Amino acid sequence: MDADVSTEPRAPTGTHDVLWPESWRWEELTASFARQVERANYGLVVSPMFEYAEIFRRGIGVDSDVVGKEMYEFADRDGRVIALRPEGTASVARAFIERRPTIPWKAWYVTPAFRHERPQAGRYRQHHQLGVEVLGSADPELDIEVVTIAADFIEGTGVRKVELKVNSMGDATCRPAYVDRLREDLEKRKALLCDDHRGRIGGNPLRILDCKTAECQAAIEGVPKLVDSLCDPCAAHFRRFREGLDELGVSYTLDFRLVRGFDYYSRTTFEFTAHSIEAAQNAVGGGGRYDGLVEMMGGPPTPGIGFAIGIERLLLAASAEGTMHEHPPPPDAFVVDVVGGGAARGIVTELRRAGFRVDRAFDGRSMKAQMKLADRSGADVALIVGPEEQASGVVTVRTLRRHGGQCTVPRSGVVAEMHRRGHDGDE
RNA sequence: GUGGGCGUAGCUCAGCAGGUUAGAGCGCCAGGUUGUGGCCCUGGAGGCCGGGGGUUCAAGUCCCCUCGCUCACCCCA
Repeated sequence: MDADVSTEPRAPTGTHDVLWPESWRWEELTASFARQVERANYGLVVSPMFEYAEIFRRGIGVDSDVVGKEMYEFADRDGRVIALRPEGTASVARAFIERRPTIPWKAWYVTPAFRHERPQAGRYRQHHQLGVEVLGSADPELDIEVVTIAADFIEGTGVRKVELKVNSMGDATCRPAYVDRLREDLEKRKALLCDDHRGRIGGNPLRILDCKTAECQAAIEGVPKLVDSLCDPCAAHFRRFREGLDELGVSYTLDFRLVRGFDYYSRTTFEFTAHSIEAAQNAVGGGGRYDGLVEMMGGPPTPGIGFAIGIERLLLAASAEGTMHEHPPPPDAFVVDVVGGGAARGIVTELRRAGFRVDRAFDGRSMKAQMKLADRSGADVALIVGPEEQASGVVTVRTLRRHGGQCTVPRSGVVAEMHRRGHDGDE
């Protein structure tokens, strides 16, 4: 299974290098997310990308596909079983249990997530998530806050064809009873289910609700809904949640089939589906409440709620809708040095120290070649130093945008000239 | 884990029913313009035709295997 060493090196299956200019959109997205959540007083949490595998087994659940068959697990040199984080919530919960920050603890993160799956459009073995978690409060106001932040962030990227689906999964008092009733009901419709699910009613029948096959979709017509079977506290929580979204103008659809795959979810669940993504994997974000998670992991009873947004998928939607195509700012100046490169060295350093964005050529290229590079860099001006300029202590300043005019300024006045041209030079 | 499609220059792809030194566009480099970018012209570099085996006088082209990419199922961001 080792890679063929006779061929060129490759990134591991399902991983990708993100290069400029694509990487610029990543920077923008992350910066925009940070602005969004920090306005709501969420603080960045940086936690390890790997944990003792046990953390994820207890947090996410051994029955989930993610833990059961997709985790990157290995023994480290001390023999401890380590797993690369397949998602962010369990790690954050572990950090909470260990550090006990004051509640409600409002945290945000940006992290890679690793799952050994077969890659396809919008699904990778290493993908990246932006997310928030709030621990220590069961207040439905937080469900509203968290969903609204996610919705506003997505809208801020310019992506419009997104549907917010919401559902409630109930809690330990009402869900088990519902699951029993659902199992009973599905048992009667067993013959109608698709091949994959016909024999799996005994397992988690909730999964069948989410099945995409025409057979299952037809079969579950008229099946009892969890939202209609919620206990009073769960029903009240869900009602308050929806009223809050209504009041804030956050539009959503109720989707009783929305059942999230991790064991820790309770009550509110939600998902953002991008209809502009042609591929099958069109969920750009999702999350929900997980009131039992912290306790299940060995911490004090602590409710929580959060969401994660997939960077790759959100960018997929942005591409499909033609948004987020801003370019990084081009250099303010490009230094063309035809006297050996030493003059450029001084000029670029002086300008950079003054806060300007400046690039130059290397390798002793011809003047023509350097001008070409200057042009393609998108710089406003070329600062040219040839033998004549060097002899008289000046620099030629040539405008590159449109038909460039040019003038000469004293070498000592280059920074002042750049300021005069309207670049403030202070980032 | 299962199935479909595809692997030819840095990129996007031609390569007709197997037949001479494997092509184009874009990009890159150089020159035309011995101190000036964009447009144009000329030239150049760059290909284990994914890898291995087989059929054949002859394989980029046909067959088998393998690796990889891709799309989909399952599930998820």
